[in-house]
Amino acid sequence: MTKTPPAKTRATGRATLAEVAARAGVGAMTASRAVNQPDKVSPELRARVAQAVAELGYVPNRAARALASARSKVIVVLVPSLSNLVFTEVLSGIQKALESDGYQILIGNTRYDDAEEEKLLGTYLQSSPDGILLSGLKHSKQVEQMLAAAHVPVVSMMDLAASPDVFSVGFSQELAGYTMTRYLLDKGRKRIGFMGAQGDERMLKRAAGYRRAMEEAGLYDPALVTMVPDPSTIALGAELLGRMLAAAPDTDAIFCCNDDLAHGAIYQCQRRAIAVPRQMAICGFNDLPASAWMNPSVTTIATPRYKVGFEAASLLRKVIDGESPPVRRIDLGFTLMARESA
Amino acid sequence: MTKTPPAKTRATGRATLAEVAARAGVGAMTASRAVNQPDKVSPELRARVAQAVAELGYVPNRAARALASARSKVIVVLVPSLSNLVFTEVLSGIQKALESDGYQILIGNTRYDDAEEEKLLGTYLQSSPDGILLSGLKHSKQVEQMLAAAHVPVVSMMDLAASPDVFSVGFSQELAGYTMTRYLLDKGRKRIGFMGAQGDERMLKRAAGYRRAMEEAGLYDPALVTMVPDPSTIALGAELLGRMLAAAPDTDAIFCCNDDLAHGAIYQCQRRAIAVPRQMAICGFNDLPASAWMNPSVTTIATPRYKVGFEAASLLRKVIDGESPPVRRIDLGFTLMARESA
DNA sequence: TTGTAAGCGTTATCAT
DNA sequence: ATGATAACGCTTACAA
Repeated sequence: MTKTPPAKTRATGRATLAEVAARAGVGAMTASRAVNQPDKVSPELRARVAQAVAELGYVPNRAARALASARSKVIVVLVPSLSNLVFTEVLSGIQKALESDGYQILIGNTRYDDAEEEKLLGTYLQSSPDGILLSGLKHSKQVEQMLAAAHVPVVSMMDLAASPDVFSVGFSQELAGYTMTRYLLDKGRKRIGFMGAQGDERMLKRAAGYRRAMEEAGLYDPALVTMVPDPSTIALGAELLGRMLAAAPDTDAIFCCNDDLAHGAIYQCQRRAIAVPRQMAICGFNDLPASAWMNPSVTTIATPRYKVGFEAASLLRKVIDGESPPVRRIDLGFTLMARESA
Repeated sequence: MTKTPPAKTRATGRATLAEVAARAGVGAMTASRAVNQPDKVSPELRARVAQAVAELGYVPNRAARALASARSKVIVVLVPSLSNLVFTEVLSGIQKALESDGYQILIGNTRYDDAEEEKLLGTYLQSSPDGILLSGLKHSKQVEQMLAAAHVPVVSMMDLAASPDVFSVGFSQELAGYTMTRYLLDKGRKRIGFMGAQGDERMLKRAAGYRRAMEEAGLYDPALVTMVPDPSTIALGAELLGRMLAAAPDTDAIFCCNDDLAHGAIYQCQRRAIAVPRQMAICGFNDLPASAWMNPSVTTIATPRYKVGFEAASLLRKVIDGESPPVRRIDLGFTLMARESA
């Protein structure tokens, strides 16, 4: 009683290029060219091959192609989250930039975790990617080593590299944090709190921008800063508002490191009958769709994430194709959206 | 002046299994086994191979493995959207179920578009997936054909198949729509509107459930139904509220086919000073995080999407492994979350 | 423009 | 338990 049926050497069962070639009465190479570089084959043979392909339902085998050509046409993309619209929009931009060239995108969700990133990279490196897109600039030693050993072009997204040798596409997270804080200061707020979560690189840089602005104004006070490592959610924003007020009851504004936190903080203010923005100005970061629609609408920083993805992928493609792009660091900027909440 | 440097036959530059074997002083097959089935190799040789692997920084070549073994260890997942938390959570469940077995997940975003789905499937089939996870039950003829020709196990997610032969994991969208409408009826609402967008399969089934409940109550009225093909967003919800009231000013409740629409409708009510739920009850579908936190909080249907992903992937794995699961259709149910908005 | 031969890195198969 | 050999399906390199 055998479990596996004694199929001989049926392999994949799919038609192969050799079979297509045989059916079309041409050599294997001609069939290959007819499929991949139609211009290099005479119209007549091209048609014959096309017909054989159709009749046999031929589907190219990527593994074989990759093995023979040493080009996988695979791009690995590592993002810290998929539940965050920010990164799904980055992905959209990447897809758009790459869709025309037969690239296959391998998406890895690192969950803001270094160990996970290492694991994913290790796995994905087995697919011999032609290029890699990373979120952020800071990575573990392990990851840096793997990247160096892999000899694969890498472009970093969302932030700007300090070194001009590194490929990076994004905007200055620090400057964005500074800008938002200045806005609040210019509105006359004094006791401006910073609410951060997730403890990731970008949040820390926004916090650094906040601190710089506050120190310049002579108003920096550690009691105003609430940072936790938990994933940022609406629920957490609601909770942190409570902690914030407990630590510094005279807080008159809060810069939330992202919109989820800001939404939660605002909902919580509503429940506690704290008027926003009169008693408490609240602003966020990223400009999620809800921010424009909530009541009150939310002041926030709009970030060009679709474009980040698109430009990063475009840049990567150039590097893969052997071009030496003159600009290795692309600043896409950001926009402060002044609305009702602050 | 050649563009490509005249590198001889450098291929990938990566260490190969043969090199590992040579360094360890064993045959290629032993090295292969030491890597993949350590138990089948003597401890001594296993250690020697392990050391060689470490020294050479050996990374297995998936393409070669797939080609030689006729098993790609690739699972294709097609979802209609990535910007919708529903599907990213489905993905999380899938990842969780598959992470331990070296599977690689190829994610395709069909954007609720048949042509896009065909294109993606065609591309991904080139990777010889061992299995496929699809969203929904309804697919174009093209897609059905490709699937049939590919001879690859398929599991459908999010809805329940009519035929017991089809593998499906989810819950009854129709029943969920019916249940929510009954809830509104039981609350005494008479002029209950249905607001739908995206024109996809699941929305239509929820609408069917709505209609069944309304007809049973003798209250069905086409004027109460607003359906548009546009992607559902908060902004659209706000707009559709206006259309709804224009078409049927006496509407006293709205069943929105998803939470985004519901949120938009509620925000718009707030702007128009329409009291929710007193003048207008509004409910959604999916239970996004904001629904529990908004003011008013939103009555909605909580759906087990993480579990759908997990169970679907688990089922698929069983099928791939040649088991014949007794249950081909798994109903994970749903939960009505009664909150403030309706 | 077309075809031939060789090999990409790995594993299945069958010996030993 | 270990290893030699032959594929896997395709493309590169070179000839014709």
